Amino acid sequence: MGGGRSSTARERVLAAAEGLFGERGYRGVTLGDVAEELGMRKPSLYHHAPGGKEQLYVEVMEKLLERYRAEMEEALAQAGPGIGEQLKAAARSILSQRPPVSLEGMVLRDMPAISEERSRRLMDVAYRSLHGPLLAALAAASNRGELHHLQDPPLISGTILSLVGGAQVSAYAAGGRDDRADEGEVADALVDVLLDGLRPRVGGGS
Amino acid sequence: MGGGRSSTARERVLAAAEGLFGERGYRGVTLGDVAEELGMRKPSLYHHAPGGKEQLYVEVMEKLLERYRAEMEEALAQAGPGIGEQLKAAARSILSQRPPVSLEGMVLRDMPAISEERSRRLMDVAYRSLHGPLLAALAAASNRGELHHLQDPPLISGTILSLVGGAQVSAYAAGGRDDRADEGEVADALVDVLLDGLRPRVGGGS
DNA sequence: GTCTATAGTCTGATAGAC
DNA sequence: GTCTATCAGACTATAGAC
Repeated sequence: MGGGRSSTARERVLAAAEGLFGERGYRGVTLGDVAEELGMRKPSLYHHAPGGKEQLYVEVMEKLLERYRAEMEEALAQAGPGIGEQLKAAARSILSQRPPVSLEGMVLRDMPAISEERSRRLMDVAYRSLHGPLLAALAAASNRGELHHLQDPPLISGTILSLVGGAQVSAYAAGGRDDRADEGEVADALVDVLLDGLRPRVGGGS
Repeated sequence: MGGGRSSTARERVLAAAEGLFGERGYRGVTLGDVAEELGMRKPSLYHHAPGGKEQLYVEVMEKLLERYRAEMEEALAQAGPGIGEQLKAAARSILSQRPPVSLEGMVLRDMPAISEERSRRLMDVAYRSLHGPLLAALAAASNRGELHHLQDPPLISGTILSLVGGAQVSAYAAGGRDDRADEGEVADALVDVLLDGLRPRVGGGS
């Protein structure tokens, strides 16, 4: 959406900005940080991103979210048809993403700093990208009878996203000690809890 | 930790800072914002908070977290002994807090902006305040046989916190439309899912 | 495409009068 | 306790040379 042959330099700028914005958020990154990572000076960025910091942030985050959606949909397509396999694939997909985008951080900390119109558009993309594939997987499983009554599907997909996002934070907040299992196992454990619950099943054994 | 008779003016400063920092985070609040809310000028703040912005943030957030812990423990004490009642009381307690503190936002966005030593101390308080009561309730319920094997209790308490925190965000991200049930019902629904799981129980009926 | 120079703004913080 | 005045630094952004 800019011209025929795209320049490689522009893509390098977008990649650097994506890594920094995704990890630290809008206010946690200055154009100086982006320039430094690229080995250039601040004003040089404006040649590739004439819209300035805010537009650069929005463009980069939209692409990042679209990529997450594509990878999550691919993971869901490759996984088995059972809801357990589906959700584990989705959770693993999210946890494996770099940078680890924080939807909560975006909503609570980044959005208030950018224009309302851009904020609304970006939140739409985020909702479609992160909730969309999960909602589809949940609906399919529900039709197959694998799930309880789903009164409020977005609440459930939000729950899954919160769960996975929170798992990343827990590792940090617990003190940085990395005595926990790897990401994939955490994702599986969370999905197991979500599907079967913490409470022992009345009919079953231990 | 300062003197015998505390001044009321200082408490007003702390209260204003708490509301703003809790809601918008460290970088989202300027000392000018705090001063404006109090109807004073920036330099006047330094009379009550000589340590500057960073120390004010830490002091205020520690008190806020301790208060959350106290209220959560009280809610747990007043609730019935069943794990369902306990967790619902905890979830309702967190959801009812004002300002709605975001642990994820604190960890991912605020901590990188403050000194490492203060960050570590504040994260310790956050962990004890938010995870502590939940871990105690989970351990008690586990001893009563109300729970599955708890391999990783902090993962579960983190899950609960993520769930509740995410519920607040969902409301905003879904577009601000407030067609959802009130906070208490959302908290109950989340706890029900967490305890019984999304999957229909094999032994039981619909 | 990248740079230097710089405008203009915001922010945290201090000095000192009242 | 609160103010005015002020500073140093960081930040986004623009102008214009090379």
